[in-house]
Amino acid sequence: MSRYRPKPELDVDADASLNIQRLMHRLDWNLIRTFMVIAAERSISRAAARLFLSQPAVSLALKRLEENLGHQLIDRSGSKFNLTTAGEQVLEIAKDTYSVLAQLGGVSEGAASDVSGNIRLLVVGQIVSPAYDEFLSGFYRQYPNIGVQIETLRSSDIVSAVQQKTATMGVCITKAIPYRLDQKLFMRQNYAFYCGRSHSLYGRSDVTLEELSPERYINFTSTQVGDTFLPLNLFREKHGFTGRLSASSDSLSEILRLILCGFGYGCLPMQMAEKYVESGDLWLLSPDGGFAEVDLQLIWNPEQKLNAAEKTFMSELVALLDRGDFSLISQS
DNA sequence: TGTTGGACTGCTGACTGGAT
DNA sequence: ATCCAGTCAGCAGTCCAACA
Repeated sequence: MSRYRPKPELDVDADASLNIQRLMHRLDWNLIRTFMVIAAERSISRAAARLFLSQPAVSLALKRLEENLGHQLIDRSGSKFNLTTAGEQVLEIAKDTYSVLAQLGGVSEGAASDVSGNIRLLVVGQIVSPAYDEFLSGFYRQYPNIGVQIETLRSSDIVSAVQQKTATMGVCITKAIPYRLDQKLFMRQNYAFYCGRSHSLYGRSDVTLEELSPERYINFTSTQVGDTFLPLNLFREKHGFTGRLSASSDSLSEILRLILCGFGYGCLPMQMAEKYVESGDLWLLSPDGGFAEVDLQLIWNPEQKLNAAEKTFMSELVALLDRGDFSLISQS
């Protein structure tokens, strides 16, 4: 005899409100999150990889959600992978729900008259800018009750998170405006090639492309979005470089470390490398055309419901960018 | 009140089948 | 041949009524 409390039998004659109550009671919110990732990735396998789960686990989660809701959410017959009408509706509701739930983090006690709450800002790589630091510093002095959570992610993941309304704003590398998002030029970073003290080209001011071509290099791995690559990759492809990859990282700090440790040459924002060049730890390699500009875009979702903290942060940052007196732009 | 053990849930790896 | 989604068996963790 089972000791487990039996589930109430389904009552096919129950009224709608009872069904809704039952659904709310049983619904696992993790299934909603899984569905949002599946919809964003348009693939169960890719969603599984992103959620660090196996493909069957995600497939079964989707199946459970569809059974709970009583509707097929994704038409996955054959090679097709399209949201059904019910799937589109559930996705919209899920996005709005997550947007509201994200504001729970902004609940705080006291100081009702002050703006308070939390901001979740996603950035690609490392933003090196005294002006940006100055803005954050001033913002904190003015709004000490606002908490700022900054996470480093790949550009593609930043776009996805902002589309799903799970982050306030993002700073990423993207040329085309992502679907349903607004964007504004946040910062133009100038990149150049550098090597460390132990590198054979250290101290050489007349390095040619032919000399640089066979050298081992360090690659930045996290900024791929569609056809957008960091300048090192573009430059290497353009000039047919032959050197082997010696190391890679998705962190600019680690790229810097690898260059300093002599793993090869690599591409860094000039602002970031400046003090290391002055101290003699880095050497600027400047073959013809060995410089590139990368635009960092500020993106946000205009359909997202923001808390007071998020509204304040966004309006102040966008206003600064609009006025054009924000020296985040075109620094070198 | 703490422990036990059956039922349940959700995961994984292995495998299968369809589409390209 | 390869990719992707679904199915299945087995496993581990959790829940909770029953019991000492």
